[in-house]
Amino acid sequence: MVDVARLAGVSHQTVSRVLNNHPNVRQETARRVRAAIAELNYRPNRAARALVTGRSQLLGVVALNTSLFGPASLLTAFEGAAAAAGFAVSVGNVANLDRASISAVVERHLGQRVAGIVVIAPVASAAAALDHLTTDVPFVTIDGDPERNRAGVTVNQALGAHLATRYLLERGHSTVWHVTGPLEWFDAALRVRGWEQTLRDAGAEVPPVLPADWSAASGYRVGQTIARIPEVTAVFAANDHLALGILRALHEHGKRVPEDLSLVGFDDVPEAGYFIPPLTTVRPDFHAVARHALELLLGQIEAGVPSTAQMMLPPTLIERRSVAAPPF
Amino acid sequence: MVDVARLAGVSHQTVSRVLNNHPNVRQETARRVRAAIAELNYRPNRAARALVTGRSQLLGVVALNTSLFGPASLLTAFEGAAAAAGFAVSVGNVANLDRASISAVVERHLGQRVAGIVVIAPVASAAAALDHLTTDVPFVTIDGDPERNRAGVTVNQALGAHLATRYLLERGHSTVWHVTGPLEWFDAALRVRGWEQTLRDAGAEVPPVLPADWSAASGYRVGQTIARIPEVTAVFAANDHLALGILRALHEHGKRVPEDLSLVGFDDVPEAGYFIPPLTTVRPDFHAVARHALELLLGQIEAGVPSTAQMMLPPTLIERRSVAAPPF
DNA sequence: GGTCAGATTGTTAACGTGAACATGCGGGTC
DNA sequence: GACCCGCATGTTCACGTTAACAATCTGACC
Repeated sequence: MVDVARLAGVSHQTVSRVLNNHPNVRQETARRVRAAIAELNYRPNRAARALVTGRSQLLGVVALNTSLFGPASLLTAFEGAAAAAGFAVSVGNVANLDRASISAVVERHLGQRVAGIVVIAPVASAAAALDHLTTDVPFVTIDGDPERNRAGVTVNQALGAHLATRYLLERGHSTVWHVTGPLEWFDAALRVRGWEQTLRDAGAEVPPVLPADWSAASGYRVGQTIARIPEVTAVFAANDHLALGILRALHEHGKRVPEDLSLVGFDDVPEAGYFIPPLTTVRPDFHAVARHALELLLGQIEAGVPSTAQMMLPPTLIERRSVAAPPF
Repeated sequence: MVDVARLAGVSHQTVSRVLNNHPNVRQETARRVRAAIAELNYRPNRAARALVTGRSQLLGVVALNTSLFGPASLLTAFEGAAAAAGFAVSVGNVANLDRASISAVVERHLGQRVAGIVVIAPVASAAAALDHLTTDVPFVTIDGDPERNRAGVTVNQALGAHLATRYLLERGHSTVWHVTGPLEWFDAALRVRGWEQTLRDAGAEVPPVLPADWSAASGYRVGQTIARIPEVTAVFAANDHLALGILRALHEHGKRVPEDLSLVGFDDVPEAGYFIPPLTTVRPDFHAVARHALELLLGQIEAGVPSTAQMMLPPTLIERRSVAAPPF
């Protein structure tokens, strides 16, 4: 910076002012400074800036499994939004659900002096880890605990489940079975709740839930059970990969979708339209979630006070060909 | 740090020494310092450390589309390895292939004073953008241009394509058709090369390539063409999502896999085993790639000199049920 | 006991930046 | 003409850490 100042014939402080768009710099001076910056290929040192201002242009993300479709999409969308706002994003992936590993990642971010933290770890243990965090760094959760009074953006999971379930009931199915994700995930638990509530409101019988994890493999296992229960005519799977596994199990058992059995998924992965048959599913707006999460976070950073603003985004039902009226 | 020093009754420098595991600190002193650190909940300021040492504990990643399966897996694996080595990872996602946006992301990382950069952007324009980079920051490419003499780790794409093609030929198919990814991706181009070479070596006819992007949607489109060409008995798709789209198109046209037509994919996405039928595919070892990329990068950082070490990792063929002998 | 090597600790300076305050200059007001 | 105000710029300092060097202490050896 001093070199730039010398070349432009000004003091380093004037260079700093130009860089930060201070109002009181003569246009001609600013031009000279900019020319010097370009000539020397100078780049301000963020570390020094962070040191003196006490705030970095770095945002930390804590995510549970960034190779899953949902977290990966959220992460990508968030990074894009943050970059547009001039922030870099540091990721911290967690393999396990336990509080210790989540705390460790948060600590790492804190050490980097991030300006704010987003937690994409929709499980109770993550929420608990955050409770025990004594820090003044702003943070926001994505798909966090809706019961906790904390700033966050969530997809309205219950609404999504409601949409799927109602859609199936309206097609004439007497009830809808549900294959769940891991229930320690809020996503999974809330989908169960929305599904169950919709059935009750409609006066339909509530069949036992069929537990699984998020994988196609577990969907396949559960699908083999489903294929053996004659009364099942409609299934709502907690995500699209589960639905894929179910689809194959049914196929192997000679059950046709949608003729013998209707199926709805959740997430709308890019491939869902190319399953056999194309999958009717519920689409959350990951981009909107990420964008709002960033806004909430930047709001807290600028205001300097924690907020408890909550935002809940409605997903939409995507109709394809995996649903029909029940067989006789 | 000064507070910690006061509480422990030492100078701030001794605290620094304890933090950096300097050898010459009395055990008793170190214990007192650590106690003080714990009591005050002190966390060293990375920005200050980066400022004085000139090197951060931050690694930058430039990736092309982190919501695609390959890049997302690579990113996650890399982050895990980096975290284990005490490095944080800052992601920079690029939407477009043009040099300007890639340079912009690299510049962002440089501004953050990253200690090194990994580029997961397996396209020519990314490689070109890096050529024009005048910087002394170490960097490593993943799946970069194999012709450029630059430090990097790649999957042996040609070998993977060879494995898939040979496997099909050995089953008795007279030739193998190939659905490609976007050819500006090295991955795609190299798979084409490996496929073509294998056919030539076997004296088989080389059919025209069927171009697509990486998506199931484009696989579906190409699949509709394939279904109309009677002579096709074996297809090698450049990735699993393409294969999924092809599978559905064939299904709609009443072509059975593998009875009428055999299909092999690439990537081994977690769902590939649950396609209808389960997909035979080629699996790259993303974890190994990421681990080696990190090693290469840390090697350069420690040595202080750029390296041009190249590493190429062999993928493996995963046999499932989408391949059979050709029909009569 | 004196000397020296090595271990342990302390002191000072520097990293590059922005904040706070100081300076100088031009122009308007009384 | 004296005064004041606002703009443009410069000077000095502090941020929290590590490096370099200085100081002190310990113990072994002659």
